[in-house]
Amino acid sequence: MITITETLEQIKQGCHEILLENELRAKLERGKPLNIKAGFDPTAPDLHLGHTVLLNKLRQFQKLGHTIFFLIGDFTGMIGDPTGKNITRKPLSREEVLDNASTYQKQIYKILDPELTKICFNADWMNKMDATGLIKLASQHTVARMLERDDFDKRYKGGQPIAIHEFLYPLIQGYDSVELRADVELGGTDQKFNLLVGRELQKHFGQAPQVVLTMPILEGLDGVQKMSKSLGNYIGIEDAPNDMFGKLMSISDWLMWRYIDLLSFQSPAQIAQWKKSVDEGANPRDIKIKFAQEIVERFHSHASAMQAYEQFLARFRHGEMPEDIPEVTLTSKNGTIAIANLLKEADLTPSTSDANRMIKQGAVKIDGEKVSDRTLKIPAASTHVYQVGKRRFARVKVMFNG
RNA sequence: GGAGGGGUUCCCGAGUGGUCAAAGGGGGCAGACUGUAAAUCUGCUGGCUUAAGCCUUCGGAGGUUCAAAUCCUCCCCCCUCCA
Repeated sequence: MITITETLEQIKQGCHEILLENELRAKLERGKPLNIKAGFDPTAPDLHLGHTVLLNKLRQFQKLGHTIFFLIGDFTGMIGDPTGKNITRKPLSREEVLDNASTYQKQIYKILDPELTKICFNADWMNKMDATGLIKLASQHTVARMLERDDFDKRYKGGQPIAIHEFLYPLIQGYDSVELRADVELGGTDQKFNLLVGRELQKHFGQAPQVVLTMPILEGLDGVQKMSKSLGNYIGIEDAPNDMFGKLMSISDWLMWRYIDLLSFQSPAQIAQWKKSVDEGANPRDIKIKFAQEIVERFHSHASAMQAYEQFLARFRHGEMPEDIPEVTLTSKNGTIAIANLLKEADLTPSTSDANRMIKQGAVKIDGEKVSDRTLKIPAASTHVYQVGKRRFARVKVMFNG
């Protein structure tokens, strides 16, 4: 039997902040399962590694015997959380929200235990709240307090628009905690304000305030902005093994440590050992490979992690072609097709202008032979492997068809 | 309700009649190099066209002009201050 102190240490591992730690201790000392809440915005149904930082912490709570309330903010999704945005978001339609939410559910069980997870939707209670209820809720908070929130403050001072309804988002999120009688709410560090509103509202409703636990935000592949689908800098947990491996290998040597700290299940001692070995001259690439394999294995299998590694070696160290080249069949009316048009038709470049640029830069190869003539015409009844850059391939068959 | 400022290419942001497909930066892509799709350096970055040229783009719709992102009219949206 582990002690409360040990449990607390486990929980603290990897957290950014716990408010308030002694309240959490007191709750744990009651010895009963706690209601752990985490809210998810249904606008991004493809879960990525950034989400898993939080999900892993939820999993840890499950292992400690607590109940997870996985709240899908389908009602708040129609508002669009302004956090981290400097512009007003477009509201989602009811259909989009529900559609996204169901996609979400399918993915979380890769990490969470379905038995110990309660999925809920805040539309369940928010749709029942009438205008009077909403006004009462709104009266619990002041404009000045709202403007304390960092992004509201920035937008307000920076002359950016803030729509009134955006103020409702933190209020409703906070009210969700009241409905769920949450003991603890988890969120990214950017959620701190919203999580604290939950505490205030719970007090107003005569409940003990929830403990706020914030997790660090994982940067995306660029290493600067947070990982998000809309920025395209993400690694989805449903990405194919090769993609996942390749994307992990593409992060910078510096960013790699951040990813390892937040995502790896290796012991802190092991990670420290890795850092030491790199400081002593080891190639960070080799650590990156180990880490990439760990992650691919977690979401796929040991076999596919090994395979992804081998393919990566073959392709980028030895310059070989990938195994699974997409096949494309094109037709030509006059018996030939210009190279630029072929590349565009085969989806290797977005436009013929771009295709011409690629040729000029020496990025285009046919069966491994560099193409330098932009006026080249490909005859019908031929099949070749076309390549643009190091990563885009297609086996294109040109058919004659008058 | 009144006064002023502003909406530019993927993003930020210059540009006040032609030299503007539109500076600069970011991002992205490519090439070289390498230790990897790291780092670094260089180039490219609206579309169509077998590169002469053509077409579309500067909130929207009209107009002036040989010529408009730049001038005029109306409209939409945002911000600030006053009430």
